[in-house]
Parts: sequence; C-alpha cells; structure tokens
Amino acid sequence: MEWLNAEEKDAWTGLVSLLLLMPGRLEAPLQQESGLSLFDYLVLSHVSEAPDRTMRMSELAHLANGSLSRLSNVVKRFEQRGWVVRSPDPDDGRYTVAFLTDEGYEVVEAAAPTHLRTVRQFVLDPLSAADRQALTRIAAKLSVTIPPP
Amino acid sequence: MEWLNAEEKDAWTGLVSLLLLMPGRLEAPLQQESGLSLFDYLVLSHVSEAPDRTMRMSELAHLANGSLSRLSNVVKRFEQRGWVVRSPDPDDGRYTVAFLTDEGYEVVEAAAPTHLRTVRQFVLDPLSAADRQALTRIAAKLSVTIPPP
DNA sequence: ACTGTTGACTTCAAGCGTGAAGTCAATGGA
DNA sequence: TCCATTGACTTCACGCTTGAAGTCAACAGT
Repeated sequence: MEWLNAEEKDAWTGLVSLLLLMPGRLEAPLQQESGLSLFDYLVLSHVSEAPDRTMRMSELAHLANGSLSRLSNVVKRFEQRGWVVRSPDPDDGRYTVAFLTDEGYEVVEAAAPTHLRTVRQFVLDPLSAADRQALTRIAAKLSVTIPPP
Repeated sequence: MEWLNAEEKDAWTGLVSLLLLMPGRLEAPLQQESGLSLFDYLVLSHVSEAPDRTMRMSELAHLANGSLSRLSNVVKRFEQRGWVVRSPDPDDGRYTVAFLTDEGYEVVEAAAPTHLRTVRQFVLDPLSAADRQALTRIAAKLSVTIPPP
C-alpha cells in the first residue's frame, strides 16, 4: 500500500484540520449568543423554510446532515422548549412531522444574523470566488462518495 | 445584512455537509477495525513520528487539532491501556510529555493501513490533482482566519 | 527570599451523539 | 384476512467532548 505523496498529504492535512477545527469556530458565536449548536441552527432553519413550517423528520435529518437518532434527540429538546411540535403525518401515520412554533421561529430569526456573520467571517470572506466554486465542486465530489445514511 | 447569493450558498452548503458528514465516514472503518476514533489515530500517529516517540502534550494537542482538555482525556485512556506513558518534562517540570510505548506503537501501526485506505477512498481518490491543490489552498486560507486556541 | 502571576495540564460535571434495541404503521405476500 | 416484513422514529445506555475549576511548576517583581 502506497503512502501519501506530498500533494496528497497537504490536501489531507488541510482537510482534517478543517474538519476538526472549523465546527467549533462556527459554533462558538451561535452558542454564546443564542445557545444553539450549528446542527440546532440548521434544523430550525430548514424547518422554518418548509411549507407551513412543517417537515417530516426523515427529510429534516437529511437536510440538516444528521442521523435520525441525533435529530430525534435534538427535536425532543426543542419540543420541551416549545419551539417545535411533533405529530404523526396525517398523510401517512408511519411518518412523524415536525412543526415550528411561533416561538421557535423567533429563535431562529434572532440567531440568523449571528450565523450569517460567522459564516461570512470564517468561510466566505477569506475565499476568492474561484475558491468558493472549487469548494462547491470538491464538496460535491466528496459527498457523492458518501454512502446514504 | 446581505444574505448569501447563489454561489456563496452553494459553497457554504457544500462545506457544512462536509463538516457534518465526513468525520463519521472517516471514522467508521477505523472504529470497526481498531476501535479508534479519527482523533485517537491522529494522536497516536503524531507521537509515533516524534523523536524518541515523545512529545509535549501541548504540542500534541496542536498537531492533532484538539483541545488540551480533549487530549488529556484521550491520553488518559491510552495510558490506562498501556499505550502511552505521561511524565513531567525533564527539561521543564511545567510541561508534561507523552511517550508512546511499544504496545501503543503496534496499535497505530496496525491501524495505519485502514486509515490510509479510508482517506484514499473518501478523500483523495474522488478528487483530481487540481482539486487536491485547491483543497490545500482553501484549507490554508480558512485556517489562517481561525484564532489560536 | 517571598509571593503573585502565568501557563501547562488534569479533573469535574453536564450535555450530546451514537449504535442498538424497541415500538408502530403500512405494505405485500400467502 | 392474517401476518411477516419493512422502514420511520424514539428511547436507552454508554462513552466522549466541553468549559469551568483546580493543581502545579516556573517566572517575574518587590
């Protein structure tokens, strides 16, 4: 088995730093100002953009890039805070839908500027347009190889 | 505050998928075959490459992209398994050094092929050389903006 | 020489994520 | 019609990470 050449090692080392360090950086402002993790924010954000602010749990887990188990735990917390209501899908009782309450909407609305500022500061602004396009392309290639959850 | 345009959103969406999904993918084979997380492997790997297989904890935390707190907990586990020995640095008692035992070396040696195969499969092989160089460049730009821990 | 400060590191305690196990509704086959 | 299967989802229990608090050695100032 062949070890990494210099170019490969640079790419891998860069990526692993990104993977291990960037989440914490993105979360810190959100956590401090809104008490939300990045995943929390993504969940709230996606369901806030859904028709009638209602989305199936399975779809939500997929959009927020998390497992159903993780989502269930998170949404349970949100439900206890009155931000989300879960109920069986009227169209098919096998599914569960999550509905974002007005209170939950206010939470994500209040957190959005912080989130946006953080994303710009730590991700978008340091990169050129070409870098951003490359990042989009690379992420797409790497996602294709990721087996469905 | 201006919301993301399409290009920015694609880059951001791609990155966040990468950040949330890739770690799990990289870890699964390691976890199954060696019982190691990615961070576990990085810690063992870096100290295995140090002179005399000995490295200061602070340096090790930096190289493995983790906090001192996280590293301390991980190395404590390793110490209990006989893979690592911690002792005060003879040159300066304020520091602690981690030494990789023969047993610990065997663990990282045995895990390396799995790790390498996984990195190739999920990161390097799906990308062109240009992509890998772009990834290196992008990661460097994004790391520069990350404040020191 | 004494002591406050600083930085490295460990420990604590709480919250979170994970895989496994369990529950339930709908489907499909006999 | 019955029931095994399938897939969505929840819960459980354990291990891990985190930020805060605590400990210690060395340094710097008086």
